[in-house]
Amino acid sequence: MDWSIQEIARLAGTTSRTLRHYGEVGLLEPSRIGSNGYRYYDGLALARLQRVLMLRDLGLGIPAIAEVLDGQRDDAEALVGHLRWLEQEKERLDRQIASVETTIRKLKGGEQLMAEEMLNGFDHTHYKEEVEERWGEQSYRESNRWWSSMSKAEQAAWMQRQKQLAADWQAAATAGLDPAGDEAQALANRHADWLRGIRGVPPVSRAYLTGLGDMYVADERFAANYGGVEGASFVRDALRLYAERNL
Amino acid sequence: MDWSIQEIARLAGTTSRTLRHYGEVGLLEPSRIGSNGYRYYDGLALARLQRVLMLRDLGLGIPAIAEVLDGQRDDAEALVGHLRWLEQEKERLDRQIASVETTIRKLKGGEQLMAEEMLNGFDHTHYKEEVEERWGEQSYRESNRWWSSMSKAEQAAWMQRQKQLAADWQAAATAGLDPAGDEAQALANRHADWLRGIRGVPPVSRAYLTGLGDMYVADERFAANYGGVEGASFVRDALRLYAERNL
DNA sequence: CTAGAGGTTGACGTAGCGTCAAGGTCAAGC
DNA sequence: GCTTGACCTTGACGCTACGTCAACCTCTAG
Repeated sequence: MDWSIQEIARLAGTTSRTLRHYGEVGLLEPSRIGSNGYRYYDGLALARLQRVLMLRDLGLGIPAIAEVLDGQRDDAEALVGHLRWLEQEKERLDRQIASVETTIRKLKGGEQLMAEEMLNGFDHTHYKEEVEERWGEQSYRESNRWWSSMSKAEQAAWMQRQKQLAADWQAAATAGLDPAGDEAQALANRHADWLRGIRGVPPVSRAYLTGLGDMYVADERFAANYGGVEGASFVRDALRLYAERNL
Repeated sequence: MDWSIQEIARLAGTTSRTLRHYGEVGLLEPSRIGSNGYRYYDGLALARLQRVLMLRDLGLGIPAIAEVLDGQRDDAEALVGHLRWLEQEKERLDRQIASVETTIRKLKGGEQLMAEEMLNGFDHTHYKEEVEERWGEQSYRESNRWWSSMSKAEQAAWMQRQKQLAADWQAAATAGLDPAGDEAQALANRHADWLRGIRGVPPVSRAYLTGLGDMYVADERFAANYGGVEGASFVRDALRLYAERNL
């Protein structure tokens, strides 16, 4: 009492190719092989096949399934291990979704520039040389990870500081303050502190701060944050002075 | 002003093998190839590489990345499409996690038997023949899908009906009612209705219901739901009579 | 006897590189 | 000038779980 490969495939809801594959990898051998080479499967094979397909539907890999079916591993135990893997995958997906959403907002809005873009823009596009000699290895991806690793709340807080800073800079520029004056220098100090919060290691050096100021002026996307080229020029001047005096 | 393959790999935080691969698939060619065959990359290549790695970190595939970088597709557009894919994947994972959890509870608890097991147990383990001739194709996997496709709430509701039904059967059996009586037959009617809710197509036939009743008695795991063999026997008798009279 | 359905093995394709393997090239030290 | 070690090249297999031809037998019904 047995079935051909097509028959058992239909019974179990899979394909003959899959059955041949299982035969190849030793997961499920035919119960009998005819003199003509045809594979035949009996009731035991069907039962085993059904367990295989069930575990497969739960997402287990072939080696894991084999372990369970050959009694080397407890069903529940294997599934619990598998569950942990699934949950990790889900977390990874969640993080990736968050990253993609952030990036989309950034691209679509053309709005407020965000941390990533600031860093990337500075790090690579504009100051490759300096980045190379200062952080050499992989600053871009590190900064990316830095941002991704923050919680939503932390990201929001960081953005908040950036907004406040930009607003204060704009106000100071509009008020016609002296870039070398105490108020502007205090702002520069806050700016440096804010930058230091970005990652642990890379230092806010004189060259870094000066280069950053130049970029704020040169790149209109950054300039927009400080009220255009005029405001950005004010920021640049104040930062340069601050850097020369303090770094 | 260019870098060797190792140098640029370190700069961007990837490996030389990856760069060769990108060269092979045409995603990123070296800016220059020395007479010795060495690959050299310049600033433009570095910039492109960084965009590649960023998109890769967001989970895009190489063809998608190529489209974006070659300007055939808008960044944001591509990412939105990708986002939908990610969300689908997440849903799939969620469903799988739920399935695995259910299965684990089932295995560990040895507790209340659940729908899946009822169906699987009936469909394949005990009544292969009948399943084969009645639904032939792939009833197991369909029933599995049926269950998985229900929301948590729906599953809970279905379970609730099952529990209520089991309790009523037990009460009737304990009360010493007549399996052929109106009360027992009404219960049998409810039981049939409940079964019909399981999937759309397969009909609750006379043979099916009779076979099911037999299994309730024969399989202690099912019998336990109806107060042991005695209770299950009562259910079986009532179902058989109901089936003969109405199906 | 013949057509058509079904069976067999063999081998390539998939995504994105990791990982040898075998063999040139380059810069530095003796 | 030679050796050594670091770095470069191309070529090819490996990984997951089969899908999909291709070329070629076998069985069954008319």
